[in-house]
Amino acid sequence: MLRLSKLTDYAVVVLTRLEEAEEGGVLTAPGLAAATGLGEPTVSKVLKILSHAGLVEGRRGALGGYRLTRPLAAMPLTDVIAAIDGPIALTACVDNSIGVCDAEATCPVRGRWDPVNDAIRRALSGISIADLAGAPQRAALAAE
Amino acid sequence: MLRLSKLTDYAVVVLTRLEEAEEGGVLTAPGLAAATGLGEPTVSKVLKILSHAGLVEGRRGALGGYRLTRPLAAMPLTDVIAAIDGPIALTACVDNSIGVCDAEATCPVRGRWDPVNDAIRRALSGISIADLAGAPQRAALAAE
DNA sequence: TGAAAACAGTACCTGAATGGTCCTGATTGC
DNA sequence: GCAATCAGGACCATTCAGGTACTGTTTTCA
Repeated sequence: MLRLSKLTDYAVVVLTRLEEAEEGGVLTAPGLAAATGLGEPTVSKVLKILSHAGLVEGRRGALGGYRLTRPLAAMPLTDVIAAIDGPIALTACVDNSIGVCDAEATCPVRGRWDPVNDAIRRALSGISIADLAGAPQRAALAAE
Repeated sequence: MLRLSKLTDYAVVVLTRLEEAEEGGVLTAPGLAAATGLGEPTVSKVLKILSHAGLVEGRRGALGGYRLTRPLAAMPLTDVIAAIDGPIALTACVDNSIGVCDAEATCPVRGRWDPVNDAIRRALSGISIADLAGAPQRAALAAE
């Protein structure tokens, strides 16, 4: 099913909420949890990961919270996926994983998933988070 | 990590072996297992799935075995992925899964993964199994 | 100066899905 | 009639993602 982790989905939701309330202020993790309907610990986890990746900025203290480091339009989807799910690769058979596959010697497609991974990366790099959240009504937007 | 199931990987391997030995004859599941280095039950499972999807043809009986229904060059990767992993969709938030998400009411990206899924499908539909197995030495083939 | 608020980091537990195996039945050829 | 092979389904174990909790650090305010 080519599944993407739920955390990535949550990340997009949270980022969208952050963008909406981005009027110079910050939003707290509990506040974002309430706004999105997600669990507070989960939202906190997502925000921590995004903060680590530099997509959001966390400010500690009593008046702390999170805010975006860039507008969503300048935030490609690949950045979020890479932050949550790690490097974008369809299978474990990528360049840096030698010895994992037990059929390595006889496998005829060793390293051949690279063009697929590249195609996926290229397809995703053209989509920003703003494209996902921007216009729920404008149905046909990513078809060129 | 955008993981694809191992079965799909195995399927590509098995299909490649089938193509190699496709000189009018058929290959048995144990034979393919020996040729690929994979376990016999696993290979058999993959072949059954592929047969169900119409990508290979199984012939019962003493001289039975499997053979390709189409050349690998005419077999898009999406067909294999769809056969093994089901419909190609990145997340559970697709059109036919209403009610699964508990934050449905407040989720700002509901249904917005569609352009992403479409981009993925388009990227994968241009790649055939032959492209994966065809030329392990010709490194730059999918980069235009 | 102390308390409260909020992020930062880590560890742990649970549940589901994948991966792999096995068994039984149906079909075909010798 | 027997052997070989696919077909179909059920079953179990392992792994990993999802979710939670706890503790520490930093900042603000009374």
